[in-house]
Amino acid sequence: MAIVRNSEMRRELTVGEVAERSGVAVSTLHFYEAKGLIRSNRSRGNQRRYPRGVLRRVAVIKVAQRTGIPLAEIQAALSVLPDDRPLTVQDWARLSESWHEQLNERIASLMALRDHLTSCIGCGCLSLRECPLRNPHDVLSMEGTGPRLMDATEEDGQP
Amino acid sequence: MAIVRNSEMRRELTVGEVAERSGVAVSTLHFYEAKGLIRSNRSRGNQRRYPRGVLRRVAVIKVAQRTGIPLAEIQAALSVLPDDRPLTVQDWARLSESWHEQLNERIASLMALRDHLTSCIGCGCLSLRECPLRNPHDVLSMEGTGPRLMDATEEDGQP
DNA sequence: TATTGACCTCAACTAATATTGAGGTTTTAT
DNA sequence: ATAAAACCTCAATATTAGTTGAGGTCAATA
Repeated sequence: MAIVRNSEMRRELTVGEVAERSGVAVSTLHFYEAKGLIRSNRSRGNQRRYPRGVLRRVAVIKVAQRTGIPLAEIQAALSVLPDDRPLTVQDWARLSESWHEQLNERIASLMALRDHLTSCIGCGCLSLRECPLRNPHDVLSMEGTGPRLMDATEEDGQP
Repeated sequence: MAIVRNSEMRRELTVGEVAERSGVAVSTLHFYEAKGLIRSNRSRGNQRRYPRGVLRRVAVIKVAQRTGIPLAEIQAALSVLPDDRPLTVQDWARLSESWHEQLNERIASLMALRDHLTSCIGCGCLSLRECPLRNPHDVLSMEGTGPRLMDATEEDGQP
């Protein structure tokens, strides 16, 4: 019956069920709860009972983590979501948009690094001298000013 | 005089000098040494003295870290470099090539994630159902099978 | 109802990547 | 020669993201 199936579908989930369906360990769910990333209701016997929305929430956490965002930031982002009403398209869209920006920045940064690596494979020097990505102070600054190749007879540009 | 400048240039560096010129803390250099990422000679009084090659080595470590490679892996990669002779173009090129691969993989993975995020911003669902990136088990599997939008009246596809 | 599997809390532990501090020594500059 | 700055070792601490275990309780099934 629809009614039975419906109420079955709406049943709150135990921590084990959430763990299995979301692919994270029970201990991780405890941990996330302690960090304020998810919340639970409790059964009469003090066991956790999760509304199904927690599955999406955990999935979002995992996606955000893959973009390199630390849990504290994810927590902060999730904490602005309304607590009192079901979440809307706009709620999730705002979240994913803000992370999309950060993700793009990370990608751009890694691509710059890669391109630099590429352009320097030929000389093997990783361009420590003029590299904008990697030359914090004056590494190799005592070399001559022109570009130069290195071979087995020199190391760090010291003839 | 050239001879004096030369010997001055070739002087081994103290840990403080390396720290300043490479942009990492003295304690980090100690740490890298303990982890086998760099080595030092010692003065009569047991202080570290570094050949200038350490600057390149540290720079390479930092670049590799930015690509997301853990220190242990960097250590392993560096450990195959010859210890007995100055390093050549080929030595560094081999290193950077192997990391270039990994970097490309990371970039590709993040781009896939970003594109997925993008394609799902419209519906706000992050595509938890069919997402190849994020759907470890059967999250939301009790929903109907067709694509659907969510609005404020539903959460996790539960009407 | 009895038992077994799932759950509870709390504390301790892991691993990576360092930083900080205590207590003592070396080097450099005056 | 001496004082200051830099260095040494070793142990402890910090942070992030969890995992493991002890000791005890709850809930579903035979």
